[in-house]
Amino acid sequence: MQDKNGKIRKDNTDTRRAELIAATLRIIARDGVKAATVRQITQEANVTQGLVRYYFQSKDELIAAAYESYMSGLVRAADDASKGEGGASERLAKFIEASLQAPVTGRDTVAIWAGFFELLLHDEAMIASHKRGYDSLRLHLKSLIADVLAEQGRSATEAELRRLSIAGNAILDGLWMEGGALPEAFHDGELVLVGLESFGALLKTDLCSFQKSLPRS
Amino acid sequence: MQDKNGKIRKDNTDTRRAELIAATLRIIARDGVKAATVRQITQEANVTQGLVRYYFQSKDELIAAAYESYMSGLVRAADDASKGEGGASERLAKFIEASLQAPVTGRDTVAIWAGFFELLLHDEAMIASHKRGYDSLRLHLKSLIADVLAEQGRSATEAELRRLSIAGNAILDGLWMEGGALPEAFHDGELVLVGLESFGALLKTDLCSFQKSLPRS
DNA sequence: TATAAATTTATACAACTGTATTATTTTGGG
DNA sequence: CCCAAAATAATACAGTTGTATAAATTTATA
Repeated sequence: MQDKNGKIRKDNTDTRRAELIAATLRIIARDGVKAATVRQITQEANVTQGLVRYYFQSKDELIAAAYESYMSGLVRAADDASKGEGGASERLAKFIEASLQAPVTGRDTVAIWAGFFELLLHDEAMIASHKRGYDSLRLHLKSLIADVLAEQGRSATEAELRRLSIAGNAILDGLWMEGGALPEAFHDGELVLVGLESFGALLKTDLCSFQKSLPRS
Repeated sequence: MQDKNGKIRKDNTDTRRAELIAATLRIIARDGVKAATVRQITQEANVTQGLVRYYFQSKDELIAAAYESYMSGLVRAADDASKGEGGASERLAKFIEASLQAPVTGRDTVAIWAGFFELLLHDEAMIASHKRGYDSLRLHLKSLIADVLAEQGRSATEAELRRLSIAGNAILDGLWMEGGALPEAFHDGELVLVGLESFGALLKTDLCSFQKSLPRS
């Protein structure tokens, strides 16, 4: 793509845009938002810096597009993880596993998230986008939890469900973040095990039996 | 302090240093790390910009000092919260409450944390400092949990204690972060209630009875 | 009060930022 | 093959950054 012969140049519009976004995310993951300058991004994407103005009205627009791309990837990953055909408990377990394993949990993903989180706290426009993504993930988790309770013939008020989904989301967020910030502080599979145990305690059911590869306890 | 008569100027060394650090934290909380420039910081502290070079070898050193100050404040707050004379369960409940209420949970505290988190992910020196603070908080929580179990005559292996403390810490981190990022998404006391319920489920005991002001469920 | 040290302030500068402008190359239909 | 339009690239510029340096002020001691 980066060659100077320039043979493959047809219908590059979407490709180039996506490349710029991907390069932005790569730099934020590797070196942080501070390093995500127009020059660094275009260099990473093997294009010249004028290009960013051709595809985006401003750098802020590129950053916003990168955030949207990142966030929708997370939401999609969450959907995929729990779309299997198993029972409710198994689907929840899969969702938890996927949330606490690579590539969702991983230094890069967490580093990108950290960069955007710092940005959105001080940006009204981004905070709305964040709220949408957060609500989407929490409501997804909420319906998974509701399914598990229904599967076991148990009932819960809407308020209880809400609190369970908030707590569950907090567990995933917290473990995910710690795993990303201090990857070497946890051994393989430990975060998944803690996540399954904690959700099990929260919902008073067993989820650990669904774990694929049990680590040595 | 900022008057031009300059009467009170004795032994200002520590004061000025602390003022610069406080100004740094205020700006990071309000406008993010990007806004924390030497000029903004010194203006916020009502001094000229040369001063920062007198007290700190570089801006990075000021940032690092601000992080240390912030982190030690968090650790101290955690210690204070659970140093009462009640039983183990009550002390744990107090710790949870304190962790999920102002001033620990609050936009400013979370915003400062977010700024530093983004920085430390890409800074070897800061990540060591972070690990120390994180370990300190988690070990504190671990001993609180151990006390609760001991109080009830229950036993737990070291590995179980470790996982419980990781999970508990994740719950606090997750709730704390969500409360800071989306303060209006939760009503008063909701985060504390979720925290107490979740820890109760995790430890298979009741902690909600210790909550001071019960919100309407 | 006189004076040297400590503290505070002002100015200068090179490097880097986002963006605007201009030039070059590539593409597709006649 | 030609040529307007689309796509890509190169250069210029004003503003901001961290920091270095020099000047001014305050403090403590004799």
